[in-house]
Amino acid sequence: MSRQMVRPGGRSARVQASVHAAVRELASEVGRDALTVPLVAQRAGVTPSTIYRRWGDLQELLSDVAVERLRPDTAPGDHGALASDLTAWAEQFLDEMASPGGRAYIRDALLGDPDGSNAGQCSAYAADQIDFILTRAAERGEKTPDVETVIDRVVAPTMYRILFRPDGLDAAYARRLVAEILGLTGP
Amino acid sequence: MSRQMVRPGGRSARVQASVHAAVRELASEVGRDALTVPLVAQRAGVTPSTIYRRWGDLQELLSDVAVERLRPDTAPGDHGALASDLTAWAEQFLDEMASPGGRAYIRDALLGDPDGSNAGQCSAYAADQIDFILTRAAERGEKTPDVETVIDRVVAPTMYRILFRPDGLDAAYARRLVAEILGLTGP
DNA sequence: CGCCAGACGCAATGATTTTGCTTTAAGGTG
DNA sequence: CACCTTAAAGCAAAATCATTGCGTCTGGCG
Repeated sequence: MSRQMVRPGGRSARVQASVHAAVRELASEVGRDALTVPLVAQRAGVTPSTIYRRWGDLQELLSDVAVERLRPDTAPGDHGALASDLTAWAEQFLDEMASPGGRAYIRDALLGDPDGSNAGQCSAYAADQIDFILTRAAERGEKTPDVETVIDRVVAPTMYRILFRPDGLDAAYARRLVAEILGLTGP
Repeated sequence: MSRQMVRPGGRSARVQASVHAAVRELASEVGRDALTVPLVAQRAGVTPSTIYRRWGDLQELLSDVAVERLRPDTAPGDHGALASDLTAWAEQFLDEMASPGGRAYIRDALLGDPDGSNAGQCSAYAADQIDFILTRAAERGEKTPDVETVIDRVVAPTMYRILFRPDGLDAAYARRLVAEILGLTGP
């Protein structure tokens, strides 16, 4: 489980915010690979032992930060039809996740995550977005696949290729995945 | 790139074998999380600096060992028909990969792998196995999907769920994925 | 056989991680 | 509102780990 359930508003929350901010700042200043716990601690105005005690090690801290950054900040756009909604979402998803930064976040999220809860959280984000799109389509009266199917047929192939075969990924691939799944469910 | 291209038979090869063996032994004795470079070095009869110089850090070493262990050691079995060959392979794949040990290896392989070549290697192993099955089926005269399709529709969903949603995975899931893809390609 | 290049061992150095103890601050209680 | 309890943070010492320069050895090649 993530270390998110700290008392909100207290000193713990300030420390967490400060440490997270320090990670993000330093990652963009000196590069993700140059991060160390003492470095982050110094920037955050905190002692290293605080970080070690709260997060265990650098990987778990990075995993925490990564999950936070992988949380979608906007609801999927409304293009009037399931096909265009899902296509647009899949293209954006691929685009964000396949970028160097996105891939680093995914790896970090998977990495310092002994019990898999951070990874589960990432998956839940995607599932929520898809559910939102599908529910909206259903309210329009469109026939829709279910969330699990979209995850298996769109999200999973995308993530698999990002992680295991980073070459030759483009928006056309995402479009093709969506077209194939809708072709099955459609008319 | 993996450190496999050492001169075979020389001292380098002995060191590599010894270090790999030490990692496997210690992983099962003290647990994967308790591994440290000095510990491995001691068991392997090697100085830590040797490991640091050859592998860089513990993660890259673990990644190396993981890829080696993820290499299939046997060709996919012949059950006389594409459907049964692919189903059996998918069930075994899921079974091996979803086990606690398998998941740890996958994560290690993804982890210490700055350029993605180890992960690519893992994917290539699966692709080879699938290609073998499909080619055999084609020689029997069966109509087959192509390798990329099987990866997208069987391997990717399996791996995605292993990494991101480890719950509720069983052989039936693998069978369903295979049934769905063959239903599409078949009569 | 002797040379060369690469790989290893050794040891010193510097950085990180861990740990015991103390101090602080948040939240609850009388 | 003052007090008490407890979780979390600070501090500092000790242990462990990572890095690096240099000398030695192994194995391959002319």
